[in-house]
Amino acid sequence: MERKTRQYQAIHEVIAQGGRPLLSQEILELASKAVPQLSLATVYRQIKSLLEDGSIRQVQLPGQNPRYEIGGHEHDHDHGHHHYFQCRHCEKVFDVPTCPGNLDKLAPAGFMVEDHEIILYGRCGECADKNVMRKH
Amino acid sequence: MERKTRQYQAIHEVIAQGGRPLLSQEILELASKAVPQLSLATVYRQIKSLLEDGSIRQVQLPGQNPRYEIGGHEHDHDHGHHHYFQCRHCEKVFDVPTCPGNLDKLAPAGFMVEDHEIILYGRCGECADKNVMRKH
DNA sequence: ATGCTAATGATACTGCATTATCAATAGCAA
DNA sequence: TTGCTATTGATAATGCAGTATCATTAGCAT
Repeated sequence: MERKTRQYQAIHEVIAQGGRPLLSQEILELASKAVPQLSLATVYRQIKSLLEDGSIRQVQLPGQNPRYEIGGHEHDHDHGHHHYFQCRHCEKVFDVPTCPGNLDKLAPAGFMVEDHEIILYGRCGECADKNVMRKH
Repeated sequence: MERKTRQYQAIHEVIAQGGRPLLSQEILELASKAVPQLSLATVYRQIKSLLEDGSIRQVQLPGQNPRYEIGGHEHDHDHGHHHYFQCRHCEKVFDVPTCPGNLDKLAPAGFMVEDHEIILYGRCGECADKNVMRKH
């Protein structure tokens, strides 16, 4: 992929402006606004090459399809190290820029902790008020 | 599933004694020691019914097939709430009985945190010493 | 403006985990 | 021990995310 096609621009734009990790399906839907006839095959092709050149990174949540967000693997130290929050109502995933820090002590003795992943679940700002469970 | 077949016993035993979450493949391999001709289809069938009656629980790690360990969903409060450690060398997953506690403050303002999941990655006790990367 | 060829759209195909099918087997109640 | 039928083993089928195919389209260098 070296040509700046409308499809490439639309897909890159959607991921860059998304503000949160997106599923391939979401990328297709959002980018289709700019390129109506956009094919899912093209979305997968662009995701692949964007991953390869480090423009985007893959975000995996347990039991779910991969999502993609802007920013490479951040090889350099902890720069870019962050976590995720998933809303149980709208299912969207958000970045959590903070990190509680070292969790080495959680592991059993003799275990060597090299990295960790934290996923928060709950209600996002938009979904926090609506559809609140009735007291009865 | 109501009959105590040799297959049921072998599969339940393997999960109960495993001490860590096991993949369906691992369950097949381990239970095959007791029931050599054991079929993967039977493993899946037993997993399904053990999940339904709450004897075992499913453990999902990002981008990996589900694992299973003894113990139900632990509906009652935090009883049973714990996390996981995966060894990057032998790929095994271990339970981490401890929990750093409340992580609500990590989420953006307005977000309602209901639960969290922590996964540690590194070297387990057995793999900590062997195959150590040379300094040069 | 033209031509080369990368990229696309539509769709067929692959890989793989899990499920369904069905004849044969084996718990278990009587 | 017998008989009923749940369970099993072997394997075909399914579901689905992602990839390959290929004729057509459209960047972009000239």
